[in-house]
Amino acid sequence: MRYWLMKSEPSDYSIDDLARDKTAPWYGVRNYQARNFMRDDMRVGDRAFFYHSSCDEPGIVGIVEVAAPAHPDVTQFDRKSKYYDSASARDNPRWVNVDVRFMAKTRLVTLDELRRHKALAKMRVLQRGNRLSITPVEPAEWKHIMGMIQD
DNA sequence: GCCAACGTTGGC
DNA sequence: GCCAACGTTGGC
Repeated sequence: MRYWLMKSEPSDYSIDDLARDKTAPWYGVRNYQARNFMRDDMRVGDRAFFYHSSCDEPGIVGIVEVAAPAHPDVTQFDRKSKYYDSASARDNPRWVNVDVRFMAKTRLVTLDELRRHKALAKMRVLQRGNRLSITPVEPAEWKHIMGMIQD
């Protein structure tokens, strides 16, 4: 089983939205690296931190699990969606998404707090200039953060 | 709102 | 295939 970190803007979709919906398609990813993680590397049962970005207090707010493997992102074909992609063909979809299932809310572990931990210095999401909305989390990093959450 | 960082696009 | 211009992300 692998571990991940998945960013969402809470004004678009927050951990409370997922707590209400229980499962949700992780649609709207329009970056090839992030798409490839979903398509090639994510498996049902993988765990991920749910991270709030572009907000007052960016950080980890919950834990989710991958509930369905990558399948075509329906929003790419929806002309009314902000994620519509006119260059994507129905018989050869460019964008896919996994589904995620709510597991738990956590206390807010802020970006600032994550940065203060030496054990997390190499975490992908903390690297300078990182903009990927989905990043791998090493098992040791996952364990460390789980420990922080329980404190 | 600013801007650093980085991905994508398109002319050549 | 290079690379300048442009668009987006996301912290601050």
